[in-house]
Amino acid sequence: MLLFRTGGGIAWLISLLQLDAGMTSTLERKLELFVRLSDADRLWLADALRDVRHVPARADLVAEGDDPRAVYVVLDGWAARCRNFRDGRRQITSLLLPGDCCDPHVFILGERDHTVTALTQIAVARVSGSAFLDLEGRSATLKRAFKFESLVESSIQRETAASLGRRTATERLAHLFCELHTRLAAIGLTDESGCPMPLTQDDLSDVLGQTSVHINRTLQDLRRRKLLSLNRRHLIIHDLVGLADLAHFDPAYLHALHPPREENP
Amino acid sequence: MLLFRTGGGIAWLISLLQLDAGMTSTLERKLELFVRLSDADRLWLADALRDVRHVPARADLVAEGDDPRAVYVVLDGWAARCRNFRDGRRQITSLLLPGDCCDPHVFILGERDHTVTALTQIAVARVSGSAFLDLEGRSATLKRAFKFESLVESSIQRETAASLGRRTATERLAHLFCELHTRLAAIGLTDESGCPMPLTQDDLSDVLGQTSVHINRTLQDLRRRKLLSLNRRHLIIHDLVGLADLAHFDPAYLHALHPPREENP
DNA sequence: CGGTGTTTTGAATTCCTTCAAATTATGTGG
DNA sequence: CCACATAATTTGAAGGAATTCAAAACACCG
Repeated sequence: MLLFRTGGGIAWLISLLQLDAGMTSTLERKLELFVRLSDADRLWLADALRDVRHVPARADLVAEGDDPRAVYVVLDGWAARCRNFRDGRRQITSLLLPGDCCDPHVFILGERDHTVTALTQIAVARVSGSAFLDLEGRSATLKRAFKFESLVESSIQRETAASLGRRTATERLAHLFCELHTRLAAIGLTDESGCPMPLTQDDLSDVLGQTSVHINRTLQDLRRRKLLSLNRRHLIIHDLVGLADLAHFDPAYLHALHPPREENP
Repeated sequence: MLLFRTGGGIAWLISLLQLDAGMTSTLERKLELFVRLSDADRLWLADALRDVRHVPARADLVAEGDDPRAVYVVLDGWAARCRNFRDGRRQITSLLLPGDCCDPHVFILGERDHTVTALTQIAVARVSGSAFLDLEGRSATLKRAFKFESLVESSIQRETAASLGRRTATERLAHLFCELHTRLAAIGLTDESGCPMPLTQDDLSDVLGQTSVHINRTLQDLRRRKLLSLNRRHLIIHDLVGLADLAHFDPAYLHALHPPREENP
C-alpha cells in the first residue's frame, strides 16, 4: 500500500497506517449503519479507496473537466458543496463530513458556478467512474449501501430546505448543530457531549443563509440559554434535549444515522 | 384499459383516451431529453404506467405504509413534497410537474412529517417497486434516463437551497417562475410566452419560505417592472431575459431540461 | 346569489442586514 | 517565547426587509 513517493522513516509509516486505518473505517462504519458488510466487501472498499488526495483548507476539491462519473469520498476533514453567485454571495448547499461521498456529476453539463470546497484541510479518496461501477457490480450489498447513502443525502437536502425556508435564526442554528452532532456520532467522531466544529461563523452564515453578524448574535442567544458552548473550533452541547426541542429536530430524516430506535421496520 | 368503474358514454371514453395519450407522452418527452428511447422502451414504459390514480386537489398522494420502493409518476397536474411542522408551518421542498417521478422512500424510516400533496387535481401512475426494477432491468437506456432524472432533481434541490438562502424576495420569485417556465417548456406545456400557474400565493409562500402577504407585494413589484402578468392561474412572461437577469437564472442546473446549447459534451 | 377561498391593502412591529470599528484568537518567523 | 500579521469574533447604531394582524376587495363555484 504505497500512497506517497516522498516519506521519512518508521514514524512516518506508522502515522500513515494509523491515519489510513482510521479513515477507511469511517466510511465502513457509516455503510455498516445501512447494511452488513462482509469481509470481502471491506476489502473491495479499501481497495477502491487507494487513491488518496490531500487538499488544503479553502481549496477546491473537484475541478471542472474531471471524470464526471468519479466519486470522491471524504476520509478526513470537512468539505462543502457551494453555489457561488457572480456578485460574491455564496450558499453552501451541503456539508461533507468524513465518510460522505460526493460525485462531480455537477460538471457533466454546466453548473459552472458550483464548487466542492475544502473547509478544513482534508483527505479524500478518488474513485474513478469505472472503479465505482465495478464496486457496485461486485457486491449487491455495497450497491445497496450506496443507494441508501444517496437517499439519506437527499433527505438531508429536503430538511435543509425546510430550515432555510421555515425555521427562525435560532431554530436554524440549533438544528444544524443537532444534525451535525448526530451525523458525527454515527461515525464515532463525537466525544463526551461534544464534537469538533471547524466551521467559522462565516461558513455558518453561508450554510444558513444569513450574515455572520447575525450568526454571532444567534450564537450568543444559544449560549445565554445554556444550551451549548462553542470555542476553539469545538462544540459542547450542554442540553441536547433542549436544543433538539428548540430546533424541532427529529432525527428520523437521517434514517440510520442515529441511535437505533425501538421499532425496527 | 379500464380505469374507472363509473362512466358516461362515448364522449367520456374519447376524452379519457386523449388524456391518457397526452399524459404518457409527457414522461416520454421528458426522458427523451436525456436519452433516445426505442419503440420497445416506449412500450415498456407505457405498460409500467398502467395503474393510473386520480387525486383531488389538496389531498395526500402517498400514504404511510405504502410499498416504499414504488414510484409515482405525475401524469397530469401539479403536486408538491411538503415538510409539515407541528405548529402549522410548512415548507414545500419540491414541486412535481407532469412527467416528474416521486418515490415514497421517505416512508421507509420515519419522516412522519413529510407528505406528497396534490396542489391541483392530478393523475399519477403508480409503479410498484418490482415493476420499476423490471423496467430498469429490461432497458439500460431507461435505467440511464431515470438515473439522469434523479440527478436533475438533486440539482434543482441545490438551486432551491441557493434561492432560499441567498436570493432576495424578488429574485426568489423571479427565479421560481423562470425555473417552472423552463421545466414546463421542456415537456411542451407552455404556450406563447406563458404557462399555467396553478399555485396560489399561499402555495408560493410555502415554496419560497415567506408569508403570502409578502409574496403578494413581491408579485406587484414584478408586475410594476413589466416583467410578467399573473392572473386566472396563468403566467405571462413579458420579458424573459429581464426576468432571468434579475433572478440570476442560469438554466444550466436543469441540465437537458432547457433548449439545446451550442456545446454538446 | 351567497359562501368560500384568494388576493390586496395598511400600519405597527420584529427580524435581519449593513457598515464600521474594536476586540480577541491564531499562527508564523524571528 | 514574543512580536507581528492575519483571520475570526464581537459590538453598536441605523436602516431595510419581512412578518403580523386585521380588514377589505375581489374571484369563483354551485
